[in-house]
Amino acid sequence: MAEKHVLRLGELQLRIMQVLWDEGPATVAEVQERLDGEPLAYTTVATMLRKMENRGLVRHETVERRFVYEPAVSLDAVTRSMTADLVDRLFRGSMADAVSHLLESREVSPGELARLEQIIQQRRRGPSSHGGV
Amino acid sequence: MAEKHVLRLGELQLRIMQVLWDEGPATVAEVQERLDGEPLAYTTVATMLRKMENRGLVRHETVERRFVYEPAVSLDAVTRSMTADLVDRLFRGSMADAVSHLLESREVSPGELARLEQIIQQRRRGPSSHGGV
DNA sequence: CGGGTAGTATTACCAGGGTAGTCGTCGTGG
DNA sequence: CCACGACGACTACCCTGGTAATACTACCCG
Repeated sequence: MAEKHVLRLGELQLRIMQVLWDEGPATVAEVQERLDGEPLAYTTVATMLRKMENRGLVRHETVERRFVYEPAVSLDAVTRSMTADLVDRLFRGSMADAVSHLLESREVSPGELARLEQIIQQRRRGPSSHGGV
Repeated sequence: MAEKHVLRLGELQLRIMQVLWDEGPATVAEVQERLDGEPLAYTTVATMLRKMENRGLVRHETVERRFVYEPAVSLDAVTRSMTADLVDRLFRGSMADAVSHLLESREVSPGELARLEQIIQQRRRGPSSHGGV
């Protein structure tokens, strides 16, 4: 395995993945109705899911004639991949640059700032506490 | 102004923008040779630049029969737009989530951690020091 | 048994990124 | 003066995301 190419999901694809991650396996109809925003045609969702299955993002099994889709990639993997990609592409890999830009360009509540400090403290103390996949 | 749609640049587009941001106005040939990685055909770069001009990402002026391109959008605008987009899409707008994920998923040097703390301290003290657009 | 219905498969189309060949043009060197 | 080379314009493809209509199929109900 070890897909070297970045998991770069489109808008709709990500929204669909989020439905599946949040709410577990779902049929096409369920995904369709759980998508917020402008309702999409049933076939649109079905087509997208099939395309996503080809790319290995989801998989399905048939239950009583219906396809029940579930994620084939984890939220974490996608999140990692997409953020890493952005940091690489935009900040040439510099996490610090990325974070500082983030802090500069958006309002951050004091509560969030405190939380971030806490996270950093943690990192400083136990830098090796993340097990690989 | 006020392009409401996100500035979402493709791979090559971003690399081209980076050349222009880093090294200033350049002709097609210059952009081509300053792009790192697999060399691209001259016409590929030229075509891309023309497409980018249509999208308003760059502009050109003719100097001695050659097109000299320069950025029409700032590094900052693009960076903001792309990061904001990612934070919205992936972390539902939660900066803290984004940053903490970043910290968890990548190695960060102690130096960078220190720098981040510093940035956070700054934010805490002077929270209102960014002029809006 | 036949038809409606629910669900999938097929097909189509558009936009945009990416890649590049070919064509036209213009200025310059021999 | 003319051919060649540099350079932009035009055109053409391919791929993927997104959107959806249409075609097919199998089940269930009357």
